[in-house]
Amino acid sequence: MSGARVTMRDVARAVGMSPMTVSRALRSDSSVSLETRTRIRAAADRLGYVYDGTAAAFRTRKSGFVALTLPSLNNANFAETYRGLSEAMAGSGMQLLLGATNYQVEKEEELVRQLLARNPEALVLTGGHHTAAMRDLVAARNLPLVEMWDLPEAPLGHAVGVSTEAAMALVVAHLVETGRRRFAFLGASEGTDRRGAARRAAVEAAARSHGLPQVAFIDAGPAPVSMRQGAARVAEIGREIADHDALICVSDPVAFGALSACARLGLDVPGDLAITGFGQFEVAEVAVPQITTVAVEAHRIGEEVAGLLDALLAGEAAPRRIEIAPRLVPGATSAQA
Amino acid sequence: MSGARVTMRDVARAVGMSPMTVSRALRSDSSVSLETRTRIRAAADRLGYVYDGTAAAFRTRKSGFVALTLPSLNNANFAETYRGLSEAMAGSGMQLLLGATNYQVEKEEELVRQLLARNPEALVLTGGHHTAAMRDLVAARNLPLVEMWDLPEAPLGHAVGVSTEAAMALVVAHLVETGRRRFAFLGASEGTDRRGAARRAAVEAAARSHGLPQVAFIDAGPAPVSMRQGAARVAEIGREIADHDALICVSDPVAFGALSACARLGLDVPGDLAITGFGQFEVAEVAVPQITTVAVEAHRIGEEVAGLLDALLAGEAAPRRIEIAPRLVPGATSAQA
DNA sequence: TTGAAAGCGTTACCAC
DNA sequence: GTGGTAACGCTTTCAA
Repeated sequence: MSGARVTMRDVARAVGMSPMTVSRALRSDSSVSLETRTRIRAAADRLGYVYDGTAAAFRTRKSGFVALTLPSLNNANFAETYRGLSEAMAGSGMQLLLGATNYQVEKEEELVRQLLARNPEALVLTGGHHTAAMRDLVAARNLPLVEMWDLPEAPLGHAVGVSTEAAMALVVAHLVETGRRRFAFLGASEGTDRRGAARRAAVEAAARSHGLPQVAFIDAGPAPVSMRQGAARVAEIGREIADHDALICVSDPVAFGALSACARLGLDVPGDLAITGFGQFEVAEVAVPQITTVAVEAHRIGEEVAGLLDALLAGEAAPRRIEIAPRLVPGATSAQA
Repeated sequence: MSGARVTMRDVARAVGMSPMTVSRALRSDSSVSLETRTRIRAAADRLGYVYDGTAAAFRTRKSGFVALTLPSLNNANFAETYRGLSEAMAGSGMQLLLGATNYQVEKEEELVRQLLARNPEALVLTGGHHTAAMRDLVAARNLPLVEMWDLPEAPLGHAVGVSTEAAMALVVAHLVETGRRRFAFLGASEGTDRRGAARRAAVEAAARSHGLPQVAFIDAGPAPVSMRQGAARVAEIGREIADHDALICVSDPVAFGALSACARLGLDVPGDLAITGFGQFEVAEVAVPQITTVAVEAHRIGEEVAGLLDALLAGEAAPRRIEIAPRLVPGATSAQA
């Protein structure tokens, strides 16, 4: 192996043509005669030429990257959205550049800065809440931008997501139909989880519209909250948790934690207390009793984002807002009281 | 906002210095006076400057990428390893380029091909089983290579992982101590899950060494198998599942599925049947009864890989094999019979 | 401690 | 069909 790398210039010299023609030939540009193309190809192979994608990305300012931030990988829904997105983008020649924010907007800002350094051709963010600096950063780039999962009031660009109001209204209506009135919401501490706070606000609004009493808030600690926190908080409260007749949990894992704690307390679910979750995680279906939840087509969110990106990268610009309808999945944890 | 991007040249003009000094300042080169550095940093922020990694990669011929494959994102352990790795690499200036194989070696090969086009400076693979073409691919590149989670007999490069034999020996010994003898292993169909097959083989070997009868194999269907498959398979078998006295599951989610199915069948766990899982997933701790499992320090695997990469990128070459010790976490599903 | 010059390998844009 | 020229934004190198 000689040290110096083989470039288009070397191939050009070998065939007595210009680098420009080599560039065209290797990209199968039909304006180069077929004979020249085959000769160039042969020479390239003979010399062991390897195309330099970095140089091309530098020159064309097209990286072939789509940057993506997710709050966490360890979440069946986000993981499924990632899968949907990457599957749908497989044929496009684009690659996903992923970063995890750990549910922190400051971390998101830092991450976006790093991701932008790779010149992505589009940016996909989870959620609709960001730091001001991050908004400036992406505004300056004028990149195709998609926010997903949430449906922000004023999206930065395009949006694909679920209406939190619609989703929680389904839950509240269902609980009212099955005879509950005294609701509590179990979620992360105030100010640590925007998505959770939005769900809580939506529950409160729905409860008001049904003429129900004030919904109690049960603080499961700083986000992210999951099974462990849900279980611990309910265990701490003890049997008094059944002073409420419905416990609306911010997510299925939290609901499962609450359900387990109830089992340990000897409380009957749904007899003493109804429990609901959010997100149709596998644990909701497999738990005994099966947990009432709201299904969100996570995979489809990814697919829709991919379709949108396709259009955006092809030059389309009209802002779009794609709403994914949530669906109630009634389980045994909220069976008729 | 105008489309023209802000470069080091613009920052330099703003502070009345040369682009070269800006370059040095932004890399925290100590040869630039602290005062100049802070002034330059401030100007960069003010102008919304974003570093162009593509240009730097082009110039230095170093991509700043570490390529990484994971079987799936929707797995608490792999997600945690990713976190450990990315946190530990945060200061290094390297970026992770992630791909998911969906537990298929063919998909892994395709993915690695795509990842290599980005000229990563190192490659991290999950597992020790790969296609021949993939092995050739990486051998030709002569890249620093780390296989993690498994500890292959003949690693392609370096390895950081857990001894499956050691892990499953803990489980078997524990079940023997608590009085069980008639074991069954619940996992994915033959040939669809290497890691699972290795666990099963290790269970069989450990059982033999304890002089136990043959371990029955219960097929939960093609990989990946999780809660749903575990529950469905046990439900299908029905109360006869208790002809065994211990059900060793390939993972905690599968074990949780089995546990739920037992609850529905009216079987007492651990009275009629002991159940164990693998991986210390959150569900194992929160389930009622708590599921006996094996803890693997997933986060630490990521950290160790990061440390190894550091050394490798600094030029170290001696093949290394880092073994992470598994730990038994006894739960109520295998309490004394 | 700072700066000037020279490229890295490719492709856009014009010529011919 | 083909070629010449000029960048893209950064860092290496050498000089001050």
